[in-house]
Amino acid sequence: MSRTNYLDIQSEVRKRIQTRAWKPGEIIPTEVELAAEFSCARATINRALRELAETGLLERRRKSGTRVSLNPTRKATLDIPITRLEIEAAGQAYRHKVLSFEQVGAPDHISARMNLNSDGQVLHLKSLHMADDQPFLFEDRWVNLAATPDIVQADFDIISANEWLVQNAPISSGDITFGAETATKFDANALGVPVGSALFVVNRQTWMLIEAQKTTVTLVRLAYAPGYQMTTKI
Amino acid sequence: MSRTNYLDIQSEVRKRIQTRAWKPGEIIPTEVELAAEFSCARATINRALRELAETGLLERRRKSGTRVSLNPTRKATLDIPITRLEIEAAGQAYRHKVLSFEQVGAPDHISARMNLNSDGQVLHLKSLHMADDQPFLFEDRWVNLAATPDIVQADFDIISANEWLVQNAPISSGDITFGAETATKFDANALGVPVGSALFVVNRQTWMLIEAQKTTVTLVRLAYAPGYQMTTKI
DNA sequence: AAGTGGTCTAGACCACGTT
DNA sequence: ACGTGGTCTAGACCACTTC
Repeated sequence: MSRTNYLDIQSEVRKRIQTRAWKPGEIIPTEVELAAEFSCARATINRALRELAETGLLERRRKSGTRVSLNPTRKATLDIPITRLEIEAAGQAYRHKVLSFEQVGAPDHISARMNLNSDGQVLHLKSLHMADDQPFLFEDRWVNLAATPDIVQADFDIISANEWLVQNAPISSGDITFGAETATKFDANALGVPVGSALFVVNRQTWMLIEAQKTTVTLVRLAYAPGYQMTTKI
Repeated sequence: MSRTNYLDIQSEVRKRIQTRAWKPGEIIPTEVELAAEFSCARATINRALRELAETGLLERRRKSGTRVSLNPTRKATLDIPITRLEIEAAGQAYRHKVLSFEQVGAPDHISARMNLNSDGQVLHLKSLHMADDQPFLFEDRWVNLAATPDIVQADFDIISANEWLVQNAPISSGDITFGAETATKFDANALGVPVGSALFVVNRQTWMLIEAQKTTVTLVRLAYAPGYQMTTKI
């Protein structure tokens, strides 16, 4: 291996595991030993192995060394695109329609989940995203006005709430949950499908740090039209 | 910042983006400039920025530099654990039951998807995974015997097919698809739920490189009992 | 106490894309 | 042609874990 680099080393490591030269559960040589074998710097080995460990294939501990995972928990990376871009990437025309829009005091079950003060004001927004004028996604969103007061000036007929938030409140962290639900009357009506259809549903909650406080920015439920699938590679 | 490291730098970069000191779409300083500002090596800046780019927050191009993503496609990392470990991690007792098991010539729709020869032999295996004796997951799997001939010796009453494959055919790459489907008669019967229930369904196809050929190892459909959710953080 | 990975440094050359 | 990120090197010190 004359022109070594960390990708070549990763391939070689994968190959050794696949051919069972290195078996699940076994310790593999140390970084120093591998650097000698591949005639490269330890930093190069480190990067190769560190990334493989991030995908779950290897497990590394100081002092004990690096071993092949016995039960590799595969790490799959999902892209969570902006709906408009997802639709446009499929060559379809994007349109969205605001179904309802109101500023209210947060109802209890929402204010509890968003961890708001009792008088917390929120925007409650329901909208429908369409691809080639077919319903694609029904969105039910709550936005914490204390976190992003500027959002009242946004024109949601032009830019979707998600897109506004992505551009104006970046770097939030959050939870995402994926599941299947049967379409409620509201879902069915918005998406134009029978009540009881199986819908792919994503629930997302995002936070920002405001004065070192983890503050909920938005809570959203996304119900996709039947047939929607998310795809990834491992 | 006396004790700089790449995590501190990442925090600082996130902070500058969040406070809009660096705005979406803008070019940020070069690695050399940031290394001077933080009094650290360029390699440290490189690692900090490279990882932020991997999460979708920054976009980097040679010559043009690094800019804050305008429409950050969020990258979420999903853990795909072995079902047994997932159930045991929830404090429940894992059990699984083989519902059917046969070695057959692959039917056309399967051999096409698996890209098999016309006489390709496959294992067709249906099994039910249970948590505390409640149906948890109904698995319908096809295994390419040409890729993993040893699997015929596995005792699936003891080890699940997935677990056997993970330990004996590691490093496969694959596609994963997530969606919602209504329960078929088979699903409903296996999981003990009404026909038409909304099920979270995962389809997975995995390959191995065999003599430089991308060979399908297994094709599996996983139908989870109603209520199942996948969760991740971003 | 000692071994292993985790990170950093200062410098170098290269690959890619823009100009 | 040239500026930027991508990667590598050789060496160093440190943090964590096991012995």
